Amino acid sequence: MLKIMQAKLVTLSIPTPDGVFVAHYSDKGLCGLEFPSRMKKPRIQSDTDESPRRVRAWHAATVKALKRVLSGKPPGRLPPVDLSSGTDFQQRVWRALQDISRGKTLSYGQVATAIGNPKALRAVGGACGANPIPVLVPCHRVLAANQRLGGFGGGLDWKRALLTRERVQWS
DNA sequence: CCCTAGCGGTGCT
DNA sequence: AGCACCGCTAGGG
Repeated sequence: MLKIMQAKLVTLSIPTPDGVFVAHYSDKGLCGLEFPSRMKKPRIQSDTDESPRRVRAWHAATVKALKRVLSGKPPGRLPPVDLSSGTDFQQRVWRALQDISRGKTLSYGQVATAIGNPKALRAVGGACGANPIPVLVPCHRVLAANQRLGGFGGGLDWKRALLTRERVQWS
């Protein structure tokens, strides 16, 4: 019998000019990123000794990549990304999102077509909303048809800000 | 602008 | 199994 064991997560904070993001790491890599929140802070193992050297290396890459994207630049090198929390469908969507480069956008329908399931365009919206690693897995680059903004789980202000910094226009 | 029908994945009962 | 969500879209007032 295969037991599902929740691998221990390491949680580290990322101070930026936009606020303090929070990153989660599994044993496979970066598995979550949270937007800054004014609510109570999660428990952070901020101390360097606490986290394995490997995680610290991943985190350094995350911090760098995040700051670059927040300033409208390409992310550069990413840490390993662990998307295994998602269903097969979600993972296919999230992987497709990773191929949208800075300054480019796709519609929900185009993402659906890209993963070979063109009629699942509505479900693509759901998968984007469930993206565990916003910003670095760039779900903000998915717009509604006819270049309209569409939605954003992290709040539309964030979507507008990220797109603006990438010089993307919408209608 | 509004409405409506059709659509697929997900999570709840 | 059923059912109600949805970050959707195309078509028609």
